[in-house]
Order: sequence, then structure tokens, then C-alpha cells
Amino acid sequence: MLQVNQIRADFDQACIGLKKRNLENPEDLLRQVLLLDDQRKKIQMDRDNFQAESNNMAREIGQLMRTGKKDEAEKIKEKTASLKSKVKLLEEEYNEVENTLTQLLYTIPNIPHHSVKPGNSAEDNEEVLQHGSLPVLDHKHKLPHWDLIKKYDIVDFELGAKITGAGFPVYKGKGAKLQRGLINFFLEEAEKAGYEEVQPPILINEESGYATGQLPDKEGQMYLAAEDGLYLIPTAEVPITNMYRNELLSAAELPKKNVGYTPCFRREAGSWGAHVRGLNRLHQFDKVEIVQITHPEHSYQTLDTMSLHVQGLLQKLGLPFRVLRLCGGDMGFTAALTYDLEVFSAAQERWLEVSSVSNFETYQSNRLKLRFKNESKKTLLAHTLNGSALALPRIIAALLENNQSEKGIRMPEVLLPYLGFEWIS
RNA sequence: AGAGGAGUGGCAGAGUGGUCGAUUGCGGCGGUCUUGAAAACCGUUGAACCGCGAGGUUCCGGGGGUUCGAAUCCCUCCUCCUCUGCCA
Repeated sequence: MLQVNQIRADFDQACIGLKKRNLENPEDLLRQVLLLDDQRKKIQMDRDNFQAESNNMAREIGQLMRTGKKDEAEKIKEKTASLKSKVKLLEEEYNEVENTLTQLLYTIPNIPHHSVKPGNSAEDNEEVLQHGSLPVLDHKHKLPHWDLIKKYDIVDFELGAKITGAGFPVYKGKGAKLQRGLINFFLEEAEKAGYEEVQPPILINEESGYATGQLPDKEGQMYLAAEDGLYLIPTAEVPITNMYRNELLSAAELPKKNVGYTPCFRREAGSWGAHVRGLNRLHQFDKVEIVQITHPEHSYQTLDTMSLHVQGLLQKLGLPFRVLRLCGGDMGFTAALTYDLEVFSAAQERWLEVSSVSNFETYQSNRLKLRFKNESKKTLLAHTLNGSALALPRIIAALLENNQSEKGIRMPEVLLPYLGFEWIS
């Protein structure tokens, strides 16, 4: 969530930023935040004063008891009663105001970076670069991937539906091997780039969900193991970033770089439509995620580095891609700046999002209480960033479609050591 | 899952109702000495919030309670260790 101090320091900028997200009247919202914060401070001051008085009396009583002056001690004891009830009352008031303030802050999204343009939807996203020429398939070999996977029997949706339901495919034979190969390829590329591999839990508790911003607004998007109050992760971002919850790091430890492979689970409630056939959208899918915790001064440079890392993967796989800078209306709630990377899927003749790389600045770290001590020993919130590197199903879709020919589907050169086969045929 | 034990500052580890935010050691930082370094010695060293400041409040796993006063007593939850059981 936003820091109150940040809002106070630059009220106008905050409003301008939030307007890019099409917030109706950020001025009123933010003014209310400041008002509640003022109230909070005032109550705290009163409470602290009464508490200090009460503490002094307790100390006095201690002195008197030790010197055996019980009568005097008793007299003072009587006086503490009214103080105590005042403190208690103010305590309750404080909690109430603070709670209201927190709830309000939960409803306010992150302030977009100054480079983010206003906009309403994906239509308004800005293409920052495009790489590779779009493959043109001849008519005979222009099957969409959902036909190809049937033809070569490498992904089975009906089987998955039998076991679980729609959107939970079974990968078979070379399909399964392709998944495993891609995961290893992605993990090793990340390792070469200095990321430490982790295998986090794929169920998370409520606290973790709040810290990275999936809760309270996106619980409908996650599967819940109700018996234990645990959610299945929608992305490895949640467990990996939460490794650093309540941590106070030294500047020398930054940046923290982690990569992790996990399955991801999304209910995708209400988002099924014409464009979600085959591997385009699933309830369970595999993803390799990169996460960095950085010094605030370096986070945007890091964002570029992460974007370049993902671009490198796509180049090595020989997939044409483009990079979009998301507009205010399309960007996630918690992000300050997001680049989406999309590959071109030659049979569908569509761009498919395969990665989303974001800088959250202090929006997550504020909830995480993820801080570091800077060069002058001051405690500051760190910046958090993450990106998919990469999400598998759409990569597979594009690889299958773009590389089809009469001989079958040819696997990219870089994957051969990971696969042990060159053709799916 | 059952029985027992334990959770204290970056780490180790004292403290069982009254100046305890906490003895001490290690580590860190600063200094003395040294050509430099090590050793030795001296000093310093937790966090959050409020306040212009002086200063104040809170925090000894989390939450709640008893008391004028809680790291210390009570309740509850969590985590870890040991033993027993079960199991991939």
C-alpha cells in the first residue's frame, strides 16, 4: 500500500498519477487519508501523555513500596484508575482510526511511474519495441496449436478434465518433456544471470497474500484450501517476495535476486471467452519467475535489466516478440510500471502475453515491512520487482505453431540439450 | 497425532513482578597503537511511532488477560527441538 508520508510529501503528483488509472476523484480520497492520519497522530499524542503519567505513578509506587511507605503508595494507586480508563479508551479509538486508515489505503492502487500514459484498456498500451519478423505459414501447415497437440498427442485436455476439470491439461510424452526442458532452460539462464534458485511452497497463508497485494481485492482469483485457510499461489511472486517479509537488510546485501519454478493456479473467474482455446488460458500452468529486491535508486535500471533478460530468452527460442509499456488503465493494482512481453503466434495470428515485468517500488515492501539500512544508516523501504521468465503454455503454443512444417515441429536449437529430441512428429 | 522442552537485540546467551530496552560475549562501526595489517586496548552499536526540539510511547514468538507496575504470572495460538506413533 501507499505510504502516507509519500502522499503528504507530494499530494499533487499522487493525484496526477492516480488519475492515469482513471480514478474519479483521487483528491478526496487522499485528503481523507491525510485527515485520518492526522487524527491518528493526535490520539497517539494524547494516549502517550496519559500513559507517561501512569508510568510515572507506577514508578513512584515502586519507590514507596521499597521504602515501606505503603499508605502513600495506596493513595497514588487510587489516582491511577482514571488514567488507566482514559488510556484504554484512547487505545480503542486509536485502533479504530488506524484500522479505517489501513482499509482505505488497501483500496488505493500504486501511483504509476511518470512514464506511464493514461489509458482505458490494453488498446492504449504503448509498444516500445518489436523484435523478429513475423513468420508467414503456408496454407497447408497453419494449424493452431490446439490442433497440433491433438495431431501429435502431446497435450490432452479431455484427460485433464476427467481428472480435475477444464483448464487442467495433461502433458504427455514429448509434450511433458518439452515442459521439463523449458523449465530447466529458463532456470539455468536465470542462474547464469545471477539469480539464486529457490523452491518455495505453493500454498500461502493469508498474511502473505496481503503483503504482496493479492488480498484483499483478488481472493476470487485464487483457489482456497478452506480447511487450513491457505491459498494456492497464482504466481511464485507471492511466496518468493514473502521470503523477505519483516526483514531488515543491509545495503550491501542488495540486490537480492531469486528465481523459482512453480506451478501457478488461477480460477480465472469470468474471463473465459473466444480467445482462450487450447493453451491460451489455463487454471493450472507452469512458470519460472524472477524476483529482485533492490535499492530504490536502482530499481528502474533493474527493471530494464529484467526486461532484457526475458527478451534474451525469447530471442534464443527464436520467437518474434514485442514489448509493451502498459497504460494506467491496464496496469495491475500494485505496480508502478509494467512491461508486457508478447510473442507472435503464427497460426492464431495473435500476440500472446508470455511475461509481465513490473516494478512495485515501495507498494509491496510497505506491507511486507521489507526494509534496508542505507549508506548513512537510515532505514528505508526497499523496492520489489518481479517478472515471468517465462510462463510456459503460451511459449509452447507459439513454438508449436511457428515451427510447424510437413516434417513435424522443429525444436529450437537451444533446447536440444534439454530435450533429447529435435522433432515432434 | 501424543508426551516433554524451548522461543530474548545481527548471532550466542543471562535475566522469574518495580529505573530492564534489557548483564555479558561474538560480530559490526569509530578510534589509539602500527610503514600497513593482525593482535591488544578504548569507545560505540536494535526497531517502530509521535514531537521543531527537549523528550515521550510501544516492542523480549503472535494475540488476549491479571497488576499501580510484566521479558518475568495466567489463557490462547504459532514455530522449533527431543522422544513415541504414522507416512511420501
